[in-house]
Amino acid sequence: MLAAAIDLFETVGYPRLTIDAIAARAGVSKATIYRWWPNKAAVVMEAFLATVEPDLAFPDSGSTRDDLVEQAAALSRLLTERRLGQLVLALLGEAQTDADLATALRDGWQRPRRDAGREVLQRGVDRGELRPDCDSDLVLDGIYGPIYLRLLFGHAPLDRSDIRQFVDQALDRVTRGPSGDV
Amino acid sequence: MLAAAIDLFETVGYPRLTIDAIAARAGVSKATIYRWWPNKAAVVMEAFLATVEPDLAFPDSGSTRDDLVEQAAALSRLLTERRLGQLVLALLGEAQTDADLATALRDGWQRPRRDAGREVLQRGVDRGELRPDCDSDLVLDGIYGPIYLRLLFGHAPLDRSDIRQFVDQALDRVTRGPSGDV
Amino acid sequence: MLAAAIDLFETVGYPRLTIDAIAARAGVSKATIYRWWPNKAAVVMEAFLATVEPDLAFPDSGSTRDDLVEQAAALSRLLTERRLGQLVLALLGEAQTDADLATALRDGWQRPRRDAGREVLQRGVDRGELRPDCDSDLVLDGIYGPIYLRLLFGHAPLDRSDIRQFVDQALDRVTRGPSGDV
Amino acid sequence: MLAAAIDLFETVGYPRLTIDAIAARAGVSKATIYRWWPNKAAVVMEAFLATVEPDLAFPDSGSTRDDLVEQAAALSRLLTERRLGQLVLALLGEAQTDADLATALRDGWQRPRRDAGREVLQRGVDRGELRPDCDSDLVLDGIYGPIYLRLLFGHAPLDRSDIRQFVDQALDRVTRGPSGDV
DNA sequence: CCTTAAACGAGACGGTACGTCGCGTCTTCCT
DNA sequence: AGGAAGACGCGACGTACCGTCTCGTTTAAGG
Repeated sequence: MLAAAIDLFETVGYPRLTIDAIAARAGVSKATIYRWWPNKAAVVMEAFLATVEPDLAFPDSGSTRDDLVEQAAALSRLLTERRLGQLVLALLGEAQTDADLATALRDGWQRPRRDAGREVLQRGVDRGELRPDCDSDLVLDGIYGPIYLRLLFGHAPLDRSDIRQFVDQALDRVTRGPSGDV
Repeated sequence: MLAAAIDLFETVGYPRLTIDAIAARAGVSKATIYRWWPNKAAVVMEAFLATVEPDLAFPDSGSTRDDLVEQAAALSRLLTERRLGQLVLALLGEAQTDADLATALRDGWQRPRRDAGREVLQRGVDRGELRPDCDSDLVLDGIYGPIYLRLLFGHAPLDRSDIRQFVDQALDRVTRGPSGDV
Repeated sequence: MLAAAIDLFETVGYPRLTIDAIAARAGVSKATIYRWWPNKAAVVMEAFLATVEPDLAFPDSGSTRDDLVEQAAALSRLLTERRLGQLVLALLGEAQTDADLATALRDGWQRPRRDAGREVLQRGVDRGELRPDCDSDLVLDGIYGPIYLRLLFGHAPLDRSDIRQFVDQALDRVTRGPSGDV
Repeated sequence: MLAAAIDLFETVGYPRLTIDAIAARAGVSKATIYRWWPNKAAVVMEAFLATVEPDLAFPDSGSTRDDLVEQAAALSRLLTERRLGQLVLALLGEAQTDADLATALRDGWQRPRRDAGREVLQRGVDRGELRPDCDSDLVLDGIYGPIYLRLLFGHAPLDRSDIRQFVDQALDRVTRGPSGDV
């Protein structure tokens, strides 16, 4: 059922994805889908999370900066590949008028990634790379915000070097100078 | 007609906004709407731009940072107030699968704002506040990215002080130190 | 179970009567119902017969005509009261395309009444009130036909005096004249 | 559209007749059907009347009895042939719980036939064949009632000679004897 | 008394049809 | 000529019941 949803999404895209089609492909009745999810977005949300969650491990290379770059690059790869970015965006769109979906998106998609990011930052602080007063929300929004923005509007390309620059920009003010920050 | 679209959008929200309703409220036939726009998104897009464009003047306070904060705050106000943020987001969602709309959104909505931002940055360079090699896309994405991100996901509040911090974060590396940069 | 069927029928009427509802109200599982009856009509049929059968005794007043009037009046009362007429009709409708139901309806509902009618007529013949060649089907259809017709189409009222006239009409040609018939 | 309804009815019968199928066969959208009729019964009703109405002319043979027999035989032929009887019955069934349909059935189907019957009776009175106080409802119900009854319950065959007997039975008491009635 | 099998309650399921909604097209009629 | 009015084909929606099908769980008879 979730598999059918993902398959179809990848075939026809979100707006042309119908519950009838999911039901048909999953060999399931429409009523059964409605028994478990309130609407298309919820099905797709769950299917999406089930597909995506495995990819969540992040490296601990010793360098906070490198770890963040790696994580951000993985995210951008995910959002670009297999049209999944389109899906997140579509869900993001519906989430503006569907509070349940918004919650699901925050809890299921954003929070795990954000927690991983926070961990990386904490390690940086522990290692002395970052200042202890570093505001993780500020830093993470400073990294992911620009990434989402470019993918959403498509006004500029987004490659690894861009990501590196966003990370640098966000880390700059919270990094202890090489000679220490006293 | 555009007025009807905006009115209705503000009444019922984007997903429950129908072309029939726009036609009825505008005292116009549906066919007439289709004569001028290819679909709902395009109508709403134009209506949205017509509503929003006037608010585009930005101050020249003498301080690049202050100008950028002002501009970003104005944007966030716009996106929050009058449910227009929801509208941009809905359009952003549709734009992922509608290339024409994506173009319209970039050209009509994003570019003017971005050009204004670039101007502000250029003034900063001219005034010697900013380094001449400052990459305006990097800076502007560093400011607006986090703002959109917070509004889209709603994972954290967004007030003026947050905006100020985003601006500082983005400007930090391109600012000539008060004592000069040499 | 039959009680539940009748109750529900009287509450919501035949077309909105569902097997789920019968099951729920009877505190019984749907499967159990299907174990015993092939479909809704069969359940209702049986429930209906169980409700109705007791009312089958007929008087033997000495006058064939009076007995027939009594019987016909009892029938029309039954069909009018408690919406049971509606039920017979609904079953009659389904019976047109459901041979089993048609048989059940004939055997369970019509035949007993008809046999009682035939008995009354036979008594009349025995008593010398009616001609011996009297065709009971002709007479009984002549009495009950008009009654059903009026109830089905509702094109005219049906009170006791109408019934008396139908009986007279049907009996007229088979009655031995008061002065004898030879 | 009506043609499609009739065709399908004759192919699959009333209970398996769906609005989707009518729409498909008529090359018409379901919504269009619902724009014009509130439900399946109403469509079929109108289709039925359109099919049936032409057959309404009745002979004026000079003999009231013969005219009535002819008329009744035509009715019984109609109800037997082409499964239309089944249809009338199905509609009759639904009419028990659908007041609009009941009205349509009375006005569209029963009344014209009844009026024709009344005319025949009136001619009989005018000609002196029938007593002037003859109650047409009584007579007509006495003829058609038994016919419907036999077709509905199917408890006995119905051929021309039965019909003749029903007519005789109903006419008997209102006929002026051959030698006059005084 | 215990076993064991039938009958049961609960209720999910595949399916069919329902009646509704909105889209974008098209025709008609009026101005 | 141009537009308001609105019917239409289309296709998806979400709902309601259908009749079938597991599942445990009674429950009553037979060993």
